[in-house]
Amino acid sequence: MAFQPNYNLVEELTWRGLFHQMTPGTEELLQRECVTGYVGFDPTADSLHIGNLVPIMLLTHLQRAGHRPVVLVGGATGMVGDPSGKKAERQLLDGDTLDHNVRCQEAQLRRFLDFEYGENRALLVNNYDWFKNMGFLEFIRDVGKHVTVNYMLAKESVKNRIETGISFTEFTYQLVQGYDFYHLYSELGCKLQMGGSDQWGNIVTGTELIRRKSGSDHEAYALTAPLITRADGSKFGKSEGGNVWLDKKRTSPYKFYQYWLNVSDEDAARYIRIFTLLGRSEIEELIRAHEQEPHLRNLQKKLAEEVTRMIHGEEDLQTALEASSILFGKSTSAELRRLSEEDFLSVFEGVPQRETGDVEGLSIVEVLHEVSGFLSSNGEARRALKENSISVNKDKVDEHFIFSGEHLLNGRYILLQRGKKNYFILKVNDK
RNA sequence: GGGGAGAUACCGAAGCGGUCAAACGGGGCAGACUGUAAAUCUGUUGAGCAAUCUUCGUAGGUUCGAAUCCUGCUCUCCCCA
Repeated sequence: MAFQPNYNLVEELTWRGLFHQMTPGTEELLQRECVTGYVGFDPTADSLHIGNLVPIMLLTHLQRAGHRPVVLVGGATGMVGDPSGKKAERQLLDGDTLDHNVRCQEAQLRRFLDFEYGENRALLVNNYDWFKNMGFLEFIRDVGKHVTVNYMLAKESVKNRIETGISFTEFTYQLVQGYDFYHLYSELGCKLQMGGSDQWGNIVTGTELIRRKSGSDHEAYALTAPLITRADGSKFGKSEGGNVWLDKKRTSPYKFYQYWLNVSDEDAARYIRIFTLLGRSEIEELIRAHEQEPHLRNLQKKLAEEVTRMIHGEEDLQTALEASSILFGKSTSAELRRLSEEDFLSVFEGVPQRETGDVEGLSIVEVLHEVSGFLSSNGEARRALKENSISVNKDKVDEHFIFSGEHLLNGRYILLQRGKKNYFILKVNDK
């Protein structure tokens, strides 16, 4: 029985804004047979961040279309360092860190695809497994011989570094990644590698290597997604606090939700196609509704909701929603006081906290700086008070405010706030 | 090797013996407006309640007094060879 994809992957990726370029024949291949395709992840940190969501979505769509996704974690490539997009040589990570990062990323990646059922269930591999026993001589004979230095030098990632310098290690990177593709091609029949557009050069080295090592009737394909941008030109995936991570220990579900909720109208319309699996007509309807009533920000809400649910699950989403409504709704001191200790803590999870002794009789200035460390000097505390930007338990306060027992929530917490978005919790211990 | 210019707060950039905690712009933070947006407007942006203290590459010196003058050192840039 002939293979029939569930849908045309290239068309799907194109309308979603996930398609940048591909090698000739890729679309035909995907329409013709069940294709095994892979994406590699670099273990530079012990958590993925939302920038990695793009290649993850590529794999998700690949699987949904009926093809077989392979997730590759770069235990070996991580030891080398990809020069793509880097202005300078990278710091090598030590083995233990790398190992830890690989494990953590594996756990995260396993959640996005179906590894259990069906002909096209996903597979997770680590390139360290096939590189750990390969010797240097073997590598330069079996791999290096097939690629000319001239070819390697022509890559953007290398060219950009010729002036400033590039180590032999990073120069070799493309061969290591290229060999991955060859290995997966021979072992698993993997014919497609996908990735961000910055990976094009590395991927094509792989397709070349396959052609040269296996013969011209052996074809391998490449498909890349565009670089995700933000309408205002700043870098996607960064917030004030740095990267937006998938690990909730690094970026709380609340902050994660907030990141998406705060994207601009223009970005929301693009991101909802890229980062959610909502259907085309539903998305078009949402965008149309949003254009009618942009102030409701239903597009951002839907986007934030969908992505947060996908990454953190329903329960954490609900907490994030609740936290958002308390923090940004017209909530008052009275409402705060109605929260149980448990709810209070979950709403404010991720908000900086400090424990302290009794605060009875202390002035607001002392508490803002010396006691809590929330603001960096007494002068700054006074200034903020003068700006009318400080609230205690959601009530604006002035410079003469003095704490007493009645300001404790649940008998032990004080919620400090500067402006709209900066919170701090003081946990008062019994004396 | 020769000649010149420079190093100022988060960044850029004025200041060139006292009135300089240091103009101005950007950025940050806050307030108003708003859609937890953008744009705009306003305030603020070393510490201290204050007296005052610490800050202008670095180490010394001159002076009643230095970011401002002198000397050594470090670094950066430009021109000539």
